[in-house]
Amino acid sequence: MQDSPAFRRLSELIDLTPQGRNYLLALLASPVELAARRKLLDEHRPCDSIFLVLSGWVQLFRQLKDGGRQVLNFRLPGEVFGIESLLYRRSLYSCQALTNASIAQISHNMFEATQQEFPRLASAFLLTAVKDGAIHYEWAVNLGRRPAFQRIAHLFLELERRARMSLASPDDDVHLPLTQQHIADCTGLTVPYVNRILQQMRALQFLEYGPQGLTILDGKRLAVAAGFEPDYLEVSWQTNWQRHVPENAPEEAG
Amino acid sequence: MQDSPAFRRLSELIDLTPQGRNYLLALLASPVELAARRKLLDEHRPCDSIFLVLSGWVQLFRQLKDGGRQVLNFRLPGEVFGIESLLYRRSLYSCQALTNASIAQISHNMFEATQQEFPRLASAFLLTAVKDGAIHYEWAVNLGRRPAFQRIAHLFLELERRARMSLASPDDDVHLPLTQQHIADCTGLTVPYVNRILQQMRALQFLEYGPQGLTILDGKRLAVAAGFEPDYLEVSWQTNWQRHVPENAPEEAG
DNA sequence: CGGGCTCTTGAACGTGATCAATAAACGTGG
DNA sequence: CCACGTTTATTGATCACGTTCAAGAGCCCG
Repeated sequence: MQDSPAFRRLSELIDLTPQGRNYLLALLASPVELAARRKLLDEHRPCDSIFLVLSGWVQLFRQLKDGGRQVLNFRLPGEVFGIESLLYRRSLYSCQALTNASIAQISHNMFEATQQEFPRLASAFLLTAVKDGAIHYEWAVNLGRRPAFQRIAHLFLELERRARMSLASPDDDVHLPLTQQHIADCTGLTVPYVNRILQQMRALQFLEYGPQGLTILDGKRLAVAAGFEPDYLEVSWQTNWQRHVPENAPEEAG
Repeated sequence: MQDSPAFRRLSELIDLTPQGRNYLLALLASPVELAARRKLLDEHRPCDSIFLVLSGWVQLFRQLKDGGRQVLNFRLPGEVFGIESLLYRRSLYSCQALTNASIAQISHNMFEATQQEFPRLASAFLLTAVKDGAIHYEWAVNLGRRPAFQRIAHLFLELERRARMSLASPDDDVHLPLTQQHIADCTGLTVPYVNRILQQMRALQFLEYGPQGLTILDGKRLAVAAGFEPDYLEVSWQTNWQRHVPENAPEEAG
C-alpha cells in the first residue's frame, strides 16, 4: 500500500513525511467500490467530499441537454478529483466508472483536519488542481486546433503515459479501457468518425484492439505522426518551494 | 487600492485578515507596465514568478508550429496567472497584453514567504487555480460540443461577467477589447467565419462594435439563444473550510 | 435464448475552412 | 497635416472534414 499509485502520484508534488504517509494511509481506508458503468457523482448535485482513485478508471463528464456528452477528463489510479467541491459545494460534473473501481472518499471535514495537522499533505491535494490545469491547456489546444487523427492520437498518448505513471514497473503493458463512445465524447467527434480514424491507426500498426481495451503498439511513431510533446505531464522534479511549507507534524512539535 | 479588483477577486476565495490585506498591498507595489500587444511570457521559458493583473487585459495562449494559436484564457483585472510555474518552473503558455496593462509580479521566493506568514493569503492564490478549473471545464464543452454561434456567445457572456466582477459598480458599461483574431484563436474558428457570425449577432441586436471593443447590448436574450448558464463562475459564498486554515498572523500570535 | 452495448459501413449533407482580394482604421513619423 | 505601413474588418467562391442518419453485425452476459 505504501507503494500504491496514490503515494507515487502525490509524492510527485510534495515530499511527504512518514507521518504524512501514515495519515494518508488512514484517509484511504474504507474506499467506495464502484462497478463498471456505475455513476458516483451527478453534476449540480451537492458534494462535500474529494476523491482519490485507488484502482480502476473513471470519467468526468458533462451531460448536455441534447443528449450529447463532453468528457472533461479521465481519472486513473492515484489521481484526485472533486477538489472544486471545496469552493462550489457541489459537483461540477458527473463521474462514472469505466471499469470496476475503488475510490477513496475524503470529506471536507477530514480535509480540513488534514489542513491543520499535515498542511503539506493538504497542499499536495490542492496542487493536483494546478497540475490538472496543465492537462486542460493541452486539451484546449487539442479540441480547438487539431484535426481528428491528431486529437485521438494525443489523447491516447497522454493516457498511456498517465497509466504508466501509476504502474509499479514502468515497462508493463498498458491497456486503455476506452470504448469508441468514450473517445468520441472526449475529442468532440462522433462515434462513426472515430471508428474510421481507428481503422487507419490499426492499418498503420499504431495500435490494436484487445479484450481489455486498446493497446498502443508503436507510441514513438504515433507521437511523431501526431506531433505529441509530453513534457506538460512531468513536474519539474523537486520544486523547492515545498521546503518552505511549514509542517507541524508530530515529529517537529515533539 | 483596498477596493481594487485584486482585493475584490481574492476575497471571493478566502476571508483576508487586515494584516493579510496590508501584506498583499505590499506584494502589489511596483507592478510591471505592459503596453498593448507586448508579450510578458513565452511558453517553455523558465519562469519563477506568479502574476496578478491590476489593470488591463492579457491573453494566455499557445503558439502552434503551423502558425496558428490557441488562446487558453484571458486574464482580467484582479485575476491571477502563472501559478503552474510553482510546479513546472517554466511558463506553459505565452502571455500578451490586449490593452495597456499593469501587472504585479510575485516571485516564488516572495510567495514562499507569504506561505509562511499568511497561509490564508497564499491559499487564496492556490485556489484561483481551482476556480480556473471550473472555467476550463466550461471551455472544453464549448470547444468540443457547441456550434460556432453558441461558442462565441458563451465566450462573450463569460467575459462580460468576469469583466463586471472587477468593476467597482456592477452597472457600468462593459467593453470587451477583443479583435476578431482573438475570438477566432480562442474558439477554434477562423477569422472570416467569426466575422460572419458577428454580423448575425449585430443584425439581431445582441451586440455592437465600438472604438473600445464590442459591447453586449442584450445579454439576457443572447444567453437564452446560446443556452448560457453562468453558475460555474460564482463560488458558493463563504465556504466554511477557510475558517479552519490556521492563520499565524501577528494578531493571533500576539 | 434474448437484450443491450459496441463496432462497423454507406450515402448524403452541411458547417466551417481555405484562399484571395479589398477596404477601412489607426498610429507614427516626416 | 499628410503619407504611409500595419493592423483589423469584410466579402466571395470553392472545398473538405467531419456529421447525420440508418441499418446491420458481433458480442457479452444474464
